[in-house]
Amino acid sequence: MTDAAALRPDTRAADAVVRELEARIASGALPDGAHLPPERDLIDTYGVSRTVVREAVARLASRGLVESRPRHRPVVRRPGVDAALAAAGGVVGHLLRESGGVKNLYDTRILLEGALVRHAALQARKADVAALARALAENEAAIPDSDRFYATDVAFHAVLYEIPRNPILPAVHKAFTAWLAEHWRKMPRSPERNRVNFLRHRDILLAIQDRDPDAAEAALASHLNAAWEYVRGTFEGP
Amino acid sequence: MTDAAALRPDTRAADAVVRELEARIASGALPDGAHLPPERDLIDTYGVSRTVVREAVARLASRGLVESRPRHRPVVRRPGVDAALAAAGGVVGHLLRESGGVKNLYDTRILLEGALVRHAALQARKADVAALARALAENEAAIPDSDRFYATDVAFHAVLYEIPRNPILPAVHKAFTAWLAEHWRKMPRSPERNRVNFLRHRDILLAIQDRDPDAAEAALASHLNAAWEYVRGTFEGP
DNA sequence: CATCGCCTTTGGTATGACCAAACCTACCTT
DNA sequence: AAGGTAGGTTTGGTCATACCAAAGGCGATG
Repeated sequence: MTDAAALRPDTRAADAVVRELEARIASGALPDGAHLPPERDLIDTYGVSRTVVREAVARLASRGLVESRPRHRPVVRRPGVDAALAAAGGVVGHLLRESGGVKNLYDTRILLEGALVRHAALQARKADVAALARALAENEAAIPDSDRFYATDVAFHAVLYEIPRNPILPAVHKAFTAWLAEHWRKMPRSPERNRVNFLRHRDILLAIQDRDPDAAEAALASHLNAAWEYVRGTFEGP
Repeated sequence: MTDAAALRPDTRAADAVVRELEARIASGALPDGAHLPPERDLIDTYGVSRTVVREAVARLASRGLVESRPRHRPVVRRPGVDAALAAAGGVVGHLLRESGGVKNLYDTRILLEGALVRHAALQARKADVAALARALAENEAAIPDSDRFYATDVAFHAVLYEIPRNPILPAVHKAFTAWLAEHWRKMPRSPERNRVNFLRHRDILLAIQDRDPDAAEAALASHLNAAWEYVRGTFEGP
C-alpha cells in the first residue's frame, strides 16, 4: 500500500499518510471535532509502521489540522485562520526575542490598525458604532480595575478588527495580542493611566462617528505610540 | 487560542529535547547553517531514545528552526519572518480552498497595502521614490512580455513593502504573492491589460511623489479592485 | 442510582535491527 | 599531481516488538 508514495519523489512514507489524512479531513470523512482513529488502526489501514503513523500525526498537529494533547486521541480541527496564525506563533516567539522584534511587530500592528480605523470611519455601520460605544462604556467602567481594564482595552480594539467582516482580521488581532501580551503585562498600570487610554479610545470613536478618517487614524496612532513609549523600556535601551 | 494545552506541563520527553535544542540554537551554540548533530549523538547527549530524538527534530523542522531534507542532516535555520509565514502556509492552502477564502485574503492585502501607499506618500525618502521609479520603468519595459510583466508587477509592489524598513512587511508580501500566485496565473494576460496595470502603477507613484496619501490610496484600491474583478470568475460566482 | 475500582485501550517511550542514500577515504588512472 | 572511482562507513528512514502509564469503559457494589 505504500506503493502510492513510490510514484512521487516523496522519499518519506509519512508524507503519503499525511496527504491521505489531509484528504479525509478536507472531504469531511473525518469531520471537525471527531478524533483520529487509533494509531494502531492507521497502521494497518495504510500498511505502514507505527513510527510513520506517529510522524504523520505529528505533522498534522504542527499544521493545526489536528489537536493532540499528550495522552489523548488527536482531535480533528478543520483549519481556521487561528490555526494558521497559531502555527506561525512558535517562530514568532523567537523573533520577539531578537532586537527590535517587538518594535517591528508593534509597528506592523499600528500600520494595520491605522488602516482599520480609517476603514471604520468611512464604512462603519450603525451597529458597528454601537458595538464600539458599548466596548468603550465597558472600558470606562473598568478604569479602576487595571486587569479588567486591560481586557476591555483589548476588546475595544477587537471591535475595530471585526468591522470589515473579514474573518482574517479578528484572528490577526488575537495573534497580535497573544504575542505582545507577555510584554504588555510588564507595563506599569494605574487608574490614571487607564483613564488616559480610555480618553484616547473615546477620541477614536468620536472621530469614527464624525466620519473623519484622518482624525481617527491620528488618534489611533497617538494612542498606540504613547503606549509604546510606555513599555519600550521593558526590552531595549533609549 | 490553542495554547490552552500550554497550561499543562509537558509530559512529553520530546518537548524537553526540543527546548534544549531550541536553546542551543538561540544561544548560537548551533549557528545558522550548521547541521544538527547526528541523531545517534543526540541520543546519548540527552539520554533518550532515538524515537524521542526524531520526534524532537521533526517538531523543530515543523517550526522552521531546522530544515530537514529527506536523507540529509538537518540544517539549523535561525528563525526569520519568512519561517513564521511559511509555517502558516500549510493551513492557508486549505483556507484558500474554502468559499470566500481568496477574497478574504485579497481584501486583507488591499487593506494593508492601502496603508502602505499612504505611508509611502507621507514618509518615502528620495531613495524610496527612486526605487519605485526604477521598478516602474522595468514594469513598463516588460509590457510586451506577460510573464516578465508579472514579475516586475510583483517587484513594484514589493518596493512598497520595503519602504517602512520593517522586515515583517516584505515577508508578508512574499507570503501574499506566494499564496495568491496560483490563482493569479489563471488570469488572462495580454499586453493591453499589462499596459492598463502599468498605468495604475504610474498613478500610484505619481501620487506618492505628490505626497498625496488620499490619491495614492485611491489609485491603489482602484488598481487592486480592478485586478480582483479580473480574476474573480476563476473561483466563485457573483 | 451514584460511586468506586478493575481491565482494556491507547498514546509515549525504549530497543534493536535493517536498508538505502549520502558521505568519506583511500586507491587507481591518466 | 590532478582527477575520478570503488569500497567502506556514517546517517537518516523505516520496521517490529515490548513495556509503561494515563484515559476511558465496564461492571460490581453500597
